[in-house]
Amino acid sequence: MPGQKASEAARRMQILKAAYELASRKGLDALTVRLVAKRAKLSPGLVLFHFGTKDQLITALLDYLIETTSVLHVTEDITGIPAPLDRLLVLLRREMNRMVSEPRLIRLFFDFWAKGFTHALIRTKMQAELDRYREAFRPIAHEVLQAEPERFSGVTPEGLSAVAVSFIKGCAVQSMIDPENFDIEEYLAATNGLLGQLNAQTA
Amino acid sequence: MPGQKASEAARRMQILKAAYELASRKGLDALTVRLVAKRAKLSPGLVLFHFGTKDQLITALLDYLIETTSVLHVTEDITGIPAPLDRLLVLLRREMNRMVSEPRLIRLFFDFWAKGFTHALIRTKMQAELDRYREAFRPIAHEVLQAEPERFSGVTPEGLSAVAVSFIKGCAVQSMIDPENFDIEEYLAATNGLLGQLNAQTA
DNA sequence: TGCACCATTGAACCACTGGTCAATGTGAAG
DNA sequence: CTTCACATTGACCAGTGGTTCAATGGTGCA
Repeated sequence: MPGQKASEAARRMQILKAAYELASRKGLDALTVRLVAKRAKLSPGLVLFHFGTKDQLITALLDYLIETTSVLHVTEDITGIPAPLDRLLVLLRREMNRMVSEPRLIRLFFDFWAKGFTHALIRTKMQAELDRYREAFRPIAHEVLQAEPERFSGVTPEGLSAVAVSFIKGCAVQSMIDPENFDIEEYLAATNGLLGQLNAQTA
Repeated sequence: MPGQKASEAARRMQILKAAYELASRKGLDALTVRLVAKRAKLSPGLVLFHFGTKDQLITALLDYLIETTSVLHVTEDITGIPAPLDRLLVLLRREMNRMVSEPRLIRLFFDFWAKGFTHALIRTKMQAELDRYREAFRPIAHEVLQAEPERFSGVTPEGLSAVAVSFIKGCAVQSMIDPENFDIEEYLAATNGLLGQLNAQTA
């Protein structure tokens, strides 16, 4: 029975949510127009009516993910920490916790990365997202370098933030592949060692 | 014209190579029995005759990748380096170079990781591979900890090697997504800073 | 109230995929 | 040379997925 009209935006969101549920659980490959429609309790035709094509649906899903996911939140409790190196470490810890606490989200990003290899538009969007993420680290990296210039001679803020991002992405990979053996505390202990002795920090 | 017989092993290898060519370029999703057959200049039926099912072909491809790819080669020129921390850094550099020089291979591993999320057997194999890789780092990590016990207090060899692996995987992600902006030298400079001042090393 | 627009439906279309299998020719053994 | 096991072929089948579209009936406006 055709009916049950809804606003454009609401319908799109309803479909996107269904797509997210599916993709984050079963992977991007398992995403079919029919399954999305079923999950959203709509007809398959309607999904394409609103998104045009499956490919555009996937692109829209990525956009949705990127805006939804708070990219990197540097809150006051972090900016309040006196020592720059401490700040960086606390931030690292928080981001690692986020990775582990939202495995499905990370998993989906993973799929998008892989798809980006062959899909130009997705690749562009992922690169932009990565740039933003790295950029968010730069101020803190800059402060770290200023605090200990002799230690990090020749290191640029860009380089240091890139390494931080790299480390976090690596943790994401590790935690996804081997969740049981992934121990954040051990990671942070080792990181502490790498970054030098620091005061004990909580949360 | 049915003919052109070949030995079991040779045929399997011929098919696997074709599968690798395809998968590493176009992704695992793009791998179809027909395409593999076409690339290997064989009939589709023969592919399944030798591998039973597409899934087994993919599994065999992963096995092939894992044995082929020299997991982690700690050569003499590395064991000859006196300072343990230097050794670790040189090893990191080599592995990062490997990541960047074989993007297609890394890309394929990436696909397998993603697939492992839903495919139990693949996940198991990937975990085992990851364990081996991490294990290869452990001796050096152990030496590093022995050399500077006070600096890495509370850090286990397992933890340190896990972090090293994590870092490399992170670099792999970064280099895959954004190859142009990926600068190994800058990375290593920052890593140097993180690990403390070290003598300049080459290669 | 009636009308016209359009969101909505679901069946149908078509391309393609994994898998099966009877037919076929090749190479080696006797 | 004959024979026979079997690697090899390609047509075929059933299933699936993206996409199209004629039909339908709410919904808001006149």
